[in-house]
Amino acid sequence: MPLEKSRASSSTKKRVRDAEATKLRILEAAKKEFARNGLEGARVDTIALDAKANKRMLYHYFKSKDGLFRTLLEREYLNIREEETKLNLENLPPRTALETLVRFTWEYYIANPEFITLVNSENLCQAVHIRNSPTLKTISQKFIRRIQSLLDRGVRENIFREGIDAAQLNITIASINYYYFTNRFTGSVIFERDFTAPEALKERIAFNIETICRLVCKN
Amino acid sequence: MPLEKSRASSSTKKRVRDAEATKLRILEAAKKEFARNGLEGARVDTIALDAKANKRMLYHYFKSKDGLFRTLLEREYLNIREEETKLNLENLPPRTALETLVRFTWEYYIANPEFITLVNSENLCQAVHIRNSPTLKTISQKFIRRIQSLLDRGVRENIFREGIDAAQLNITIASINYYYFTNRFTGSVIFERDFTAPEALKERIAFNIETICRLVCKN
DNA sequence: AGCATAACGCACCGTATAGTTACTTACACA
DNA sequence: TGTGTAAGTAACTATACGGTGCGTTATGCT
Repeated sequence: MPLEKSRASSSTKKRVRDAEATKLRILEAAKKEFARNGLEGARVDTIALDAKANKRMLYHYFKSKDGLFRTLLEREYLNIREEETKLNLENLPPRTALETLVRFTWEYYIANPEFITLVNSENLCQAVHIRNSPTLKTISQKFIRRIQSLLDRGVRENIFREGIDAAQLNITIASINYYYFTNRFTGSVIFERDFTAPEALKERIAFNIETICRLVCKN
Repeated sequence: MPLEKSRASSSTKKRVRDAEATKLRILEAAKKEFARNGLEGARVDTIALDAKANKRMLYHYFKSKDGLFRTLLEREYLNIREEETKLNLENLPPRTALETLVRFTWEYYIANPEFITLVNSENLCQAVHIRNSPTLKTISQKFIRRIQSLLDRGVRENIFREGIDAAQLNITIASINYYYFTNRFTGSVIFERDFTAPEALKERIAFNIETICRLVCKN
């Protein structure tokens, strides 16, 4: 036996053909690697290895490193919006809905730390990958409309201030949560505190909810 | 004349030796290149070429690509803090001082777009370059103390709410300004508007000032 | 003028990297 | 059961990259 033929000889390893599973493993590995090292810093060999897939498969399914990144990023955007719709904001009292949205954003970033880094990478290259994605545009429009109708409802019930723009509010909610995580390393140096300590996290989310409520609510 | 000896033969080109000038040219070129392509994406050859310096000089003055990045980043942090002290916040009425600080942050990011991208790169690599910088720690402490004393003064004059943490406030001011710029490319896709249009800029800075004033001021 | 030193430049190196070529193997369906 | 097609693999390539060895030249000082 001069050359081991991977599957053939050895033991229990029943490698089955499963295109979808392989694609998924590659995407998961890509998420880790792109998030850790950025678009330029990520290595396709590392992704293939970590996915227990061959590099050729990566190119077969995703055409190129950028193609892989594009697919991944679109998936991630779909995922966050899908999770957000599950909140059922339209069935909550306006103020509760607003707080729920802020807290969701915060917790999503904690549970999906890769998301932030992927978005940063996409902005470094001026959004070339998603710029012409109709899917992304569609889900984004729906998202903004949901927030706008929440704002309208709050105004009707005399709880929210008038004239607040849904886009501006969204940008602000994202920013105060996003920035804290993406800049936690330089932040920890500048502010001499551990940004990820449980106490620090509790304090920050409370501060953020207060910021948004003071911005949006009457009184 | 078989081989042109750079200076010797040709015309007006009086290349003088000036270490400081060369260092500065390299740093300026590095700022552009690192900001455009990130730490991994930046090419030392490009930097040397753009600086009209030899790559050998780059390594002579800064030891390595990372050494160059470290020096550059520390300079940039020093610069923003230096500019900020010129605002003389301590001589302004509290509310004016607060607004001035928010507007300064905004305008600094507009005038120095590279700063944001450099900081993003530093966070991608978990702040390895500045983690142990005593200079940065010193200027940061002074900075936070300035903001804390502004908050204290505002409370004494019964204009600001009590109990606001200077660090949290700083993070929030930075975030609502920083995020808008760093995410302007994906933002333009998602919100279907040009983030850098003059009208959009005006609207955003007004929104940000309102956000901070509502957070900090009484009423 | 003579000289030590710092500024500068060319040409090169080893390696890591995205992407490819040419092949083998499993599986759905006739 | 035979076969076309898609899934999977290993070995390879061209090149671009960070970094360096070594020699040259300007400048300030005596």
